[in-house]
Amino acid sequence: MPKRRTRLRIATWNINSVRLRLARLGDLVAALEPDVLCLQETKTPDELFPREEIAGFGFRHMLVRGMKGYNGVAILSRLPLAPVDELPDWCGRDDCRHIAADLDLPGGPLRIHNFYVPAGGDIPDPEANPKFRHKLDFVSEATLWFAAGAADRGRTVLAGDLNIAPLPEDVWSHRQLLDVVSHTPVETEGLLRWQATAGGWVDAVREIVPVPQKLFTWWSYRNRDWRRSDRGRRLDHVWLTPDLRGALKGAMVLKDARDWPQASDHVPVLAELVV
DNA sequence: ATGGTAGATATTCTA
Repeated sequence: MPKRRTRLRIATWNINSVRLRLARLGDLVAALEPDVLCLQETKTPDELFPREEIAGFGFRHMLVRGMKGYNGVAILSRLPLAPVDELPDWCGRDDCRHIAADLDLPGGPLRIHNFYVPAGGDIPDPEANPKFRHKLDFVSEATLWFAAGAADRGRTVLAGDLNIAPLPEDVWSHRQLLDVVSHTPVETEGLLRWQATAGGWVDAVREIVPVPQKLFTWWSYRNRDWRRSDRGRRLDHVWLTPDLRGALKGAMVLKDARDWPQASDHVPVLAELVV
């Protein structure tokens, strides 16, 4: 008897304040019907996380790791979640940039990592800018952790705001962004080294929307007309361990979310698996 | 070359 197969829609979204943008979660559910949603920049201490309202959207299971004012990650789910304990304290900061959970599915357990990589400030020089140093160190530590076997169990999804656009087609102008934080060679090479761990993570969205198509998930608040200027970057990612490559059935970027009332500067990204 | 916007917080930081 073959085991029953499950359709699983996994989304990631940098919500930029879960309390301010709570109503937009309802829009996201209506548009994408995710079973699991990874949030970044919740900017909310755990005791103030709007659990009841989120349960009202159908996510009865949630894991949160937040702090006052900055950062913060959460995994919301329609299916029961088991927390993954003993995650690394990245760069020794305890700053709420990573959370992980296990889903118990008919085909076996599936692990989900949700990351919020430091943005890195404005100056792409680790000597002059401690925030850029922190970003590079964070990516290096994550690379070492996965290279040491953290995802060797397989059936693992890594989602989040990685704050790096790795490919030339992931930014509006490769040439003009080569010295802009998020697309400098030291960052893109670092992210691709991270992606090469765990047997080679599958970039789910690029499987479905391959290069040379341009694809962005973030547009700055500082552009007068974001859609017309279209100066975007692909900072938000969903990666799969290679054993899930055949399970990938679809993926998309919800670009229209950038026009929602009081929009986040990031839009949701979805991957659909049959596992 | 510059400054543009947004959110949380508190008179500035982070993105």
